[in-house]
Amino acid sequence: MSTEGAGYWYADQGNPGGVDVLNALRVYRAAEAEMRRRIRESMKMNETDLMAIRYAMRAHKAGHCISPKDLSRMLNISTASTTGLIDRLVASGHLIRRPHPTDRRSVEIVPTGSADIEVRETLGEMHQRMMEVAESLSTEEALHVTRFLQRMTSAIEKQDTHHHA
Amino acid sequence: MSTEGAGYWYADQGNPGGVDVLNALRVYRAAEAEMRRRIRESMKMNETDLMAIRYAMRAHKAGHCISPKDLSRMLNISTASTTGLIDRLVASGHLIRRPHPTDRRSVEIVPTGSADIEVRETLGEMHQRMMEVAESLSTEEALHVTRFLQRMTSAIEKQDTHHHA
DNA sequence: AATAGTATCTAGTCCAGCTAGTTATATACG
DNA sequence: CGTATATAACTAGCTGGACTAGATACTATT
Repeated sequence: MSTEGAGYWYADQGNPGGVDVLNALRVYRAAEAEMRRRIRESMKMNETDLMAIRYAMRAHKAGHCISPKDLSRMLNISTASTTGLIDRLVASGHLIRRPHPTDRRSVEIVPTGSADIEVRETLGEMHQRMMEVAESLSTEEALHVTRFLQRMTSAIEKQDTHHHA
Repeated sequence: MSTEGAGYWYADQGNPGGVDVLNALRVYRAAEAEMRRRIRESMKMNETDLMAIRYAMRAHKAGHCISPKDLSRMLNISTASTTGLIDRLVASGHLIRRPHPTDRRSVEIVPTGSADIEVRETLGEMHQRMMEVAESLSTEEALHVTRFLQRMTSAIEKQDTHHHA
């Protein structure tokens, strides 16, 4: 309660409690959802397509070869839907298909240069800003935040499969 | 770096930096998305329907009267889609329609008791666990976490409308 | 060589969004 | 008052992106 430590702007009217923390988390979540909506709109594609491109780009940058099956697994959609998804992204010039280097049944999915540019332009500055915020934390703050997020993750992951009905 | 303060389990192999914080956030986000997928599956409804029910329940509990138009605004979908959504939720027994108390063009949307029970059963324990985590934070930790989330929210909300092409 | 397994694709269905247009009611104004 | 305009909900019909089932091509096993 007291102003010991530093003159935090919360101190005068009470410090944040559990409810405030959860509210901050809720507000953040809403902002993120809205941001994704904007991105989808500006790139004229849906959430799944966007995730697929980003996955493909990450894999490509890491030197991994990915196939439709990988996308399907990653996105939790059927292989049939994945075929459609890849069709769309090939048509829009974000991905290309080419023969898989080792398995002749399969196909390699590669992001095009324009996909890279587009994603970088759209997300780059925001990522930069987020990184700046993260980097600006003191060691102690970073510790508190990561611990909190990890514990929240566990709280969410624990599923209550009791079904008392 | 040193172990001054308390024997944090990070101390030996370095404290978390910006990247670790963002990673923790990413992991949390993934866990949350997965949780929502589970909920949708167990309640056999989509994201929008779930948001609609929760909004209706919150409004009802607060003693507010909501109409399809309110849902439409809140969910960012057309009034036509909202009609369909309410049809579904009325059919599944989660909502009822009744005449709006003041505007005879309109309709009041009220959550049923079973909706309340179902949501409470599905989300209650998880919310409980999340609240416990939030409540367990020290004043200082809560402050660090909320400040971080607020700053991340700003980082996300600032949209770069430059379009340098 | 035969059989089973795996990867992708095609065909056709479904669901939940959309737009456009209707009807009923409310509100503003000459 | 009565007429024009606005608003709320709904209907009809369309579309995109998911699904299942099944075809085809190849790989792996025995």
